[in-house]
Amino acid sequence: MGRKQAIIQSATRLFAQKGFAETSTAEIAEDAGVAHGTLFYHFKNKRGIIHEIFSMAGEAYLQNLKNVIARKTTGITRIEAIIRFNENFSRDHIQQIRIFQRFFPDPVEVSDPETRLIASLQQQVIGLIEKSLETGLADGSIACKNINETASVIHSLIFGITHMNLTKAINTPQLTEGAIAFCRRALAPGGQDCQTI
Amino acid sequence: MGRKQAIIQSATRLFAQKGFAETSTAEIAEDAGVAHGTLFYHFKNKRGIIHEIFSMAGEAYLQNLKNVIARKTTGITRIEAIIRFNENFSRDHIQQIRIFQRFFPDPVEVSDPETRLIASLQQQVIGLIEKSLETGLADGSIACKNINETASVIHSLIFGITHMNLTKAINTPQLTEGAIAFCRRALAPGGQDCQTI
DNA sequence: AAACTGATTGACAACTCACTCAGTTTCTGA
DNA sequence: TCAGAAACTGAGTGAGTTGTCAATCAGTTT
Repeated sequence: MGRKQAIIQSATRLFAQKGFAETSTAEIAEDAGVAHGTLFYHFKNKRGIIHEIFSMAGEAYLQNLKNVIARKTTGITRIEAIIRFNENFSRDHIQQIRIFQRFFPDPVEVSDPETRLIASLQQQVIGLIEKSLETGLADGSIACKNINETASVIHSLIFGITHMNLTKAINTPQLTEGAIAFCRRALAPGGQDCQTI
Repeated sequence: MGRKQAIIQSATRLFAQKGFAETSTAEIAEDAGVAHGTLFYHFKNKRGIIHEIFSMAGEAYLQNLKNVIARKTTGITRIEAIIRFNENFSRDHIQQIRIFQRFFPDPVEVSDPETRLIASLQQQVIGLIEKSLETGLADGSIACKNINETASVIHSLIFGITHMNLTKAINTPQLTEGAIAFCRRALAPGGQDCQTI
């Protein structure tokens, strides 16, 4: 493994565990077994390191998600696959997902590149959920009135589930399965409409 | 307003906007219009400031949530009230909620007081959701198999919705209403069971 | 008036941080 | 074999960090 890869690996581990600001470049260098200066030969600055981690992980996430969706045919099974994929990806790339979830955009610095990257990623995921919902409407496996709204709700649910799984604040092992069952009921065709008791 | 309150107010604003580590004590002092040393007269250290913000906000959240629930009678309207309360509270205490959402526990430092506080808070919220689900089962407004699991799912959904509203990553104004409709369908009694297409 | 109180100040110590750079080692291909 | 390029080193720099502390000050009590 090259030095650059070693640096990325160490940075990923440390950023995931302690956070970006709480991790020093000296710490990364020591963990990677390289001199401090080597970091700045391979990366413009500290932000450059996390930028590379972000874009690599984001690309991998989207690519794998698309593959998983393509393997399913009906709308409801695609939604199920999307939710289940999230848990699998979070397990296999726990550090990257932790870094993503740690990131919280500064509401005034909206032009920050990482903020834009995450926003774009989320928009694309929502787009994929929407397409799956449309598929479900067409094949009759899903009933849904407002596609964009429902997709955003499902995306929020996925985000929340991932957060709870990562922080282990909730002691619910089958959270993902519960979410799938929840979505299946909410999207089931033939179900009665919203009652207003 | 006393100096201590001014410090808390400034710290709340800055922590919400930039994050804890990215905000210096000098910055807080300047914003609050007090000398740097005054911070450490009123608080043991920098963490002491955020600790006070955390516990005050957490207490206010729980207290208000309980009041809101108590005002509703049926199970499903209580669930609806819980979801809607979250949006109202987030709007009225946007900075505090932002600080909460920014916080991400270090997976190795599990005994961190803030980590414990958040975990306890979440456990209590889930407990309130569970009780509302039970009420719904009893009065027939809700159908639900696994109460704890469903409560955790709803809690995750609320967390995700709050996050999306705060980061405005999703451009869906009616996210909360969408979530309520989604939950109403998922919890509706008489709906058919999960299909396995 | 003298003594005491808690609040406030700002200079300061001790330290950490990201980043630089002059110099060294390693690689590469002709 | 060797010159030039690329990779690497680690001491050094200056800015910034949290937290300390002796001194001051406005009130209040004795």
